[in-house]
Amino acid sequence: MNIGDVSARTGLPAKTIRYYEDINLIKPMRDDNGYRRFRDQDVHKLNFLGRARALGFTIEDCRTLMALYEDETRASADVKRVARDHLAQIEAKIADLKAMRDTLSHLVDACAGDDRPDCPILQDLGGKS
Amino acid sequence: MNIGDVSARTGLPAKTIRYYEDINLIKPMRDDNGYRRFRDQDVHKLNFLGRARALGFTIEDCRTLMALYEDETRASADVKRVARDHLAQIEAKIADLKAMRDTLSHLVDACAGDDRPDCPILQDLGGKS
DNA sequence: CTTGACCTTCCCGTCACTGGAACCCCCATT
DNA sequence: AATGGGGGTTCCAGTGACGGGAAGGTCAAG
Repeated sequence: MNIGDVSARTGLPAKTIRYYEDINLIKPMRDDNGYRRFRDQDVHKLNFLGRARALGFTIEDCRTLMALYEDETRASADVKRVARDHLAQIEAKIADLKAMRDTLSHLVDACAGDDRPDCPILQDLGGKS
Repeated sequence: MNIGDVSARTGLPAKTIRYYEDINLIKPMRDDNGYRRFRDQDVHKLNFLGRARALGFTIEDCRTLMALYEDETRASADVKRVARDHLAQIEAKIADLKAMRDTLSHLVDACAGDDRPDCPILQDLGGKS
């Protein structure tokens, strides 16, 4: 399979697939003409990577998870730790965003949104005292 | 005031303050020795920027909001639109993260986390069929 | 006079790609 | 045989919002 087919199958842009090869996440073969030739195992890896990225794992996490995936002697505790740490980051991020949202939605609600200049949003940003 | 004092007062790193000058968000004076000299109005702007950034506004949004802040003839509707759009982005981001969190927390709960290799997290990432 | 804290500019690195240029390859049509 | 178009390739630059660190100038204190 050429990169275009793989892109269609995995949903990953060709650019992304080349990038993943660049950083040694995958190692596709090469045809005589220099084209990348992907085997089923490469496609499988790319699907794995796509799903892990969709769950927000960093590339380095993906590298770790892939290594564990391919290591038959892994301990599930190692996988769980990576996932739990990432989950904690996501929870923290959600909390940050919720705090922003709460403040912002109060301000937006308080703003008349007409053609007059008075604006509680700017008052708040300006120090509101 | 020199940059160090301003950094202490605003809580912004000196690097960030220099960066904001670089991209023309602030225009501090210069002393004869080349040091930046900050007036109260600069500090006020930096506090404004710090608060806007803390609410997650992009630098370009901050530039827009600053311009509106300084425009006495602004319409609050313009401010409100910027804030409402940003709020929508935050809501979207929260929704994305919640979806990740839900999937991930299920997987983490399902994983034994012991020294055996069986792991529902990797099964899911690998296509789980 | 020297030390050390502060300031300056400049350049590279972050993260995970994306866009674009310049070029090669293969198949089909004229 | 030439041409056109749709693949593919590499390499370089840019994204956002800074942070790290080098190399060097400035200033007050001891």
